[in-house]
Amino acid sequence: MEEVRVRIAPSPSGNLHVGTARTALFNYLFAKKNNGKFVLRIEDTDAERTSQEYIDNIFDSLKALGLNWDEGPDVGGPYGPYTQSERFDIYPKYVQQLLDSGFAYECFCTPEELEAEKAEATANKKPYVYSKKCENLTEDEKAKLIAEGRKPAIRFNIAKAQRAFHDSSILEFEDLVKGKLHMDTDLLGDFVIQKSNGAPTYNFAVVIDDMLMKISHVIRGEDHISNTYKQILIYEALGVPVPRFGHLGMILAPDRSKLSKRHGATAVSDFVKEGYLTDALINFVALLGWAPSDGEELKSVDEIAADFRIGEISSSNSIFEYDKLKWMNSHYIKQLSLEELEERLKPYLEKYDLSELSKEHFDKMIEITREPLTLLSDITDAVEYFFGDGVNFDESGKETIETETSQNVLKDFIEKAETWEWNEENLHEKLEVFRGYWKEQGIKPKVTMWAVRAAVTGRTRGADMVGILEVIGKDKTLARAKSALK
RNA sequence: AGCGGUAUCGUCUAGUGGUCAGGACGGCAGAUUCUCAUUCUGCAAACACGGGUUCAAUUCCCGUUACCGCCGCCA
Repeated sequence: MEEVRVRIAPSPSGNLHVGTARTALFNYLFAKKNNGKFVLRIEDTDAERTSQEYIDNIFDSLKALGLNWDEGPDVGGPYGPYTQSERFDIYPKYVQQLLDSGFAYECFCTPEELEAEKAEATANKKPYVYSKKCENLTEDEKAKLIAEGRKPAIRFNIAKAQRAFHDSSILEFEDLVKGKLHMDTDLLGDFVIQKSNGAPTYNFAVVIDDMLMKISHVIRGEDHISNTYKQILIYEALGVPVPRFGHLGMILAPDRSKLSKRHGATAVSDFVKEGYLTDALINFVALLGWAPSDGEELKSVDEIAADFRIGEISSSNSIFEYDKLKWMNSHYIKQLSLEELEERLKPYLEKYDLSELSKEHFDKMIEITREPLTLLSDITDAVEYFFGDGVNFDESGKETIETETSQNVLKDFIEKAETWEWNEENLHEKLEVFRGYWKEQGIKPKVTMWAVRAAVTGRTRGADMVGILEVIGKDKTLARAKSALK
């Protein structure tokens, strides 16, 4: 059995998109499962839309997701280079082969002529297919055109290839995820494989690269299905084995349109910046179209790889539900050790002067505020009242503090707390007694605590009160309580 | 327009020629808690429609509809 080799071939015209990440994941899983190789190739033939920044982003994002490649631009490999722009000198040879074998021909049509053909087709409500008018140009005609200064593009002769290798105009292949797929290639039109400037087009470059890199299985988005027919014909015309193809459904936004920036984060790095864990992201994206056999959804990439079967991927599109991702994210945040969590929380704590807190108090603060975190970035707000001397009241905090009950409770609190020894155990006990006392006065424990909480934190909701008092300290607590008095 | 694909709770999905059509997220209700949250319990929620085939169809076939994709010298 031949070696399984798959690849992810992003085009660096933007940051790594979650959709691409999902395609990368399925390729990676397939390689893992089959003991194969996972190759990264950068498809930057369109120099204008490419930038180094995006290339770096692709590398970093893939790495962050744990999708490590066996061969690629940075690590090299036996079939390099792995950056398409560095491969330009290898394509002409194959173009020539196709020209020589008659499966390709020079096309001198100008953009205007092509435009006119298209316009006519639309006017007649016919699908546009290239007229093939350059298919049978004589050498004299070509020479004349070249003398005029025209530079030819090279087109692939679909019908010729189809007729050479198949009985009818219908081309069929067995898709790894969608099953049998077919298409009438007469509807395809002879497409350009080499632009008039000498650069290969996408459809040609992929085939050559995949062939040379010995890619055995091409797993990609279903937006490539119609390209597949063209590509199969090129493989056949070249006389080389055709890889297996598998096409994944697309990821859609909640409104069923293409997932774009207006829906929120779309690039992996955007999600990371917003406070998502890559473990959650990759787990979530794996569940779009694929379901674990034991029904247990929370799984690491390794666990998923062990359970993965490509034929079980759903072939329909799926909607990217941010709510479920958030749920997963909070789950993965809970899994983190305190140390790991603190490390990841750092970027979101930059606006605070952490030196105000001892290491123990910092730990304590994170321990008592971590529970409700959905995004890492939630920590910024959750921890706001631990810093600075004053208190910023929110609406309900302000309201609460102004009631007569609160004022009474606070006066009592200040008086009693003066005498308290300020450690966790004791505070816990004292607060218990304090609540008990006010309960006897007919004040619900929750109302009692609201008063204290609002005075000290400015809010009526937040972390464990004992912990808050402990971290904030006796002096600051009393100062804040006093200043909340009318 | 043409071609291709897809169709199970709102969403991601499991599943089967005979099932009370299962789970998860979200929603709602309740319990716990000093608050919020967490956690726990419970509830509501789906086989797109129409024809076949069959004793029986959510499941197989055909059509309709809806949605998605593709029709570039972009990738």
